[in-house]
Amino acid sequence: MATKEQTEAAAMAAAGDSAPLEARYTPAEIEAKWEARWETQPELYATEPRSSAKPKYYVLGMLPYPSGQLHMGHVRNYSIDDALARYMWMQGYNVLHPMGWDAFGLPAENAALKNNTPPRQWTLQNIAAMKRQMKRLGLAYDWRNEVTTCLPEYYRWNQWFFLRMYERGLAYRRKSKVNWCPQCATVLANEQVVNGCCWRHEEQIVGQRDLEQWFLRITNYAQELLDDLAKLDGWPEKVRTMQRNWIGRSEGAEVAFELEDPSDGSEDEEKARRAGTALLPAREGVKGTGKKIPVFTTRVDTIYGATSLQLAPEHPLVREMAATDPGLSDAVASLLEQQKKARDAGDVGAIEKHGVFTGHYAINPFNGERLPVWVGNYILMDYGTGAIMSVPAHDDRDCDFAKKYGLEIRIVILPRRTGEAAENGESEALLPYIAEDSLLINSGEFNSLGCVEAQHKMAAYAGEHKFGKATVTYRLKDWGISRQRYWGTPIPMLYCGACGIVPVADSDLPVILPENVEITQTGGSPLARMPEFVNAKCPKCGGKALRETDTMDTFVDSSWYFYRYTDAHNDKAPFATDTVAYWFPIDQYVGGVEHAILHLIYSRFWTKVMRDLGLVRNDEPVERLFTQGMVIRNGAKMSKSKGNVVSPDEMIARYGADATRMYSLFAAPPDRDLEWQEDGVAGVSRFLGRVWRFTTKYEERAKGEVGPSAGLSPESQALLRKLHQTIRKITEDFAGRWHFNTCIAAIMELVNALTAAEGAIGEGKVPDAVLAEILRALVLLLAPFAPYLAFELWEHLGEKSDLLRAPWPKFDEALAREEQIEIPAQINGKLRAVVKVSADADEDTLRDAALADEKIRALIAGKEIVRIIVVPRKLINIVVK
RNA sequence: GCCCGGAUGGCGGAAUCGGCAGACGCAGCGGACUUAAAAUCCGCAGACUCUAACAGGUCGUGGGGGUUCAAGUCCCCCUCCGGGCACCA
Repeated sequence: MATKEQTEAAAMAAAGDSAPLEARYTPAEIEAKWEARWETQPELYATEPRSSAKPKYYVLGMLPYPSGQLHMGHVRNYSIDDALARYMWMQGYNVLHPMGWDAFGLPAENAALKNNTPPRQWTLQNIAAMKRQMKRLGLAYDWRNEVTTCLPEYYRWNQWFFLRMYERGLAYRRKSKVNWCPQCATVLANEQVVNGCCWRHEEQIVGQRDLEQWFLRITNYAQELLDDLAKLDGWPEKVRTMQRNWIGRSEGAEVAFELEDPSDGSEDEEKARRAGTALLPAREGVKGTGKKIPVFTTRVDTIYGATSLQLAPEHPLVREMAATDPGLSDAVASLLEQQKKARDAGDVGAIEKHGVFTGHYAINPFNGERLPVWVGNYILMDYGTGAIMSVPAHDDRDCDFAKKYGLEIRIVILPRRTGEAAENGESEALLPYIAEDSLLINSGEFNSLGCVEAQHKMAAYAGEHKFGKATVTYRLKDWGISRQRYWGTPIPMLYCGACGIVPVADSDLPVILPENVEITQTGGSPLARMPEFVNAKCPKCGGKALRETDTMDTFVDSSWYFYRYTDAHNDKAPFATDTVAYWFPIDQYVGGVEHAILHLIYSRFWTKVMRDLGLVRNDEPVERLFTQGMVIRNGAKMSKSKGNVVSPDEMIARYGADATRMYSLFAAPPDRDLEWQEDGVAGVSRFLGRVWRFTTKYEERAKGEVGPSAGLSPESQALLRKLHQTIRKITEDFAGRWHFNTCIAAIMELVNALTAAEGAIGEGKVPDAVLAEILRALVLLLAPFAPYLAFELWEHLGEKSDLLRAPWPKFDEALAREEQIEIPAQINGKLRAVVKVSADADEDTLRDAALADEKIRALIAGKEIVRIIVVPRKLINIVVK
């Protein structure tokens, strides 16, 4: 059965027999010709040395994972940065526009299982296939500085960086509870857990495991990563906000509550003591056990309203208490069980609050009251100290919990305005009351202070009395990079029986990832099953040592790859500092918003570490960031499961690379989602055909000199005006707005004007010199968007120069200016007439022109003119009664 | 729940600073060319209404209110769609 493409190809071939060759636009032929030519000129897209007089420009699209097939998202992404790169070349910049492969990662192992192909082979095949597709698209990359992260020449520097970080205490190992995806059979970073599920397996609930893990101390840079967001004014505000939230700085205080020694509790207290729902009042003779429970709070001002402490179920003190209390132990176990069940049910956002009283009390250091200590399932062990003071009157979550378990609720802040106090503060129905614009009550010596002032004074008080201090807590956690997988960078560490943990010596790098590996479904790292990999010699004592078998998170690879492009073949260092200093920061980075947090925050961290190592001089890697929208079809993101995927190969085969690329820029502004409509691609292809036919039809006349623009016919003047308006529009858009959809629309308008003027052109009213100017400029304007056609037509116009470095056309304001313009004339804001005036007509002229208009005169006859608003070049509005 | 986007003809979108809403393209309709079709070219095209026709009129940018001579654009309230975060103390 013939496919649709075959049928269409046959139809095209049949048409080719009859139609005159010169009249037909044949993208397949043109593109094959230029692709072959460019292939023989690898230096075409080369950068110039640092000594170049040209200003540098580093434009970069995010490197793809080599899945084997480009998808439309890639086509869109790379059409944007390619257009910009080409434009900057034509503007005379020394352009770096590289490409590479994020080549480590799980799919290669999955593919190995499925097809019995080794990960390396599978990956390199995919890279070859995708590189072919990129070349077919005509993307302007200098492949000589290609970076492939799974090759030892690259990943040895991951290892080298890891050792440098280890030396500085930035890489460390600790046992930690980790997110575990059973399908990946590996650890996931917090960032890779989406709604409690694996980011790769959206249906897979992530579990927890305790493992020894390697971490990078990104939290050392939390404050700088936050502060420097302010410098990134070339980034979308949305991305900066997401990173700000991710870092999650919050200011507050840490206060230590001492566990009470209940041994001499009074008789009267015994009943209350057992329930654990009420405070025990301060009294003489209360003793502490010496065990401190630090809590973190942003609202230390409400501490007199604290009526219980809540500990995370995993809190070490809870474990300790449970050890001697089987009842508590069971209760906590069931809390954790419930939590797990809720999570398994996919109910992650709002797990119902549960808790259990531990039987212990802790002393509020501010007032000596004893608070019942509870275990609450809503307390997170890995944020703050894993323990909180619960203030039900002034916190949503504590309020829920207290109501459920009948804990005391005590109001300690009231609105400043007493009227509101009656309405809000004193009515329990309206609790919790949270506003910080409030005054303290029931708070001892701090009464009647404002909340914010009280926060400072109380933190200082805690400091003076040595039971607390003002602190800052971040949501950002250290970056766990250990993965129990094969296809990644081996972590260059050894475990020696005698010396303990020992780093691999620099001279022994790279630790090569073995290739003859057997991948099985059993999980755990396959490397651990390879004695020839695991058994090593300790560089310290020469004794037997075991190699670390975990590999690095692939986000390590992409955290610094763009530095390597500047010096891709350096085998002495990751790159030369001077070369990086010339090219960095990246002037423009283009990619999907899905990398707003992970990749972009790790990259920023890596840059700061490299700066502190003296390797780079920039604080930030990326000056300007552009996040393009998704490609969707039938309203949904393209995905295999939805069956709405459009293959770039198919589009290119049917309409050509130029049309495919240009459509992806034309159908929507680049920052918005793009609805893929194949008819639209056909439309762009038709347009390119019109350009082709028009230009080739007049190419002989256009081959001569570009002439003077004085003394021309009105037709010529009109065409030149349109041309210079178009150049102006596109030039301005490239400077920042990037609405390439309207740029392409403007080129279409120009071509429409040209074909509409064919009569005049044929009658000789448009001299050859004018045609020469217009057609050359048209081809130059098209070059960033449809490079194949542009190169072909450039040659047709007799140009020998390389179009990529031909100077971008300059617009002439004088030629772009309209002489006569049409101004709307309104009466009471409603359009009634259009008057034609000279473009520089002043207010009086405009008013007179409008009042002289026959239609206007008729409509205002007999009415009183209240006011006339005249905006030169815009409109006239006559207000009448 | 909180924080960002967004909503404009049959469709994708345009209107950059408050000044002719619907550029450009798709789909559609009519015509030219053709034996015919494809390709190509020319023209029409927001809705409603009036008219034999020409010409006109009214409404119209998710909904409601407001500011203004003038609002897709600014302000307030609401609805829906998309994205991010989500017990972060």
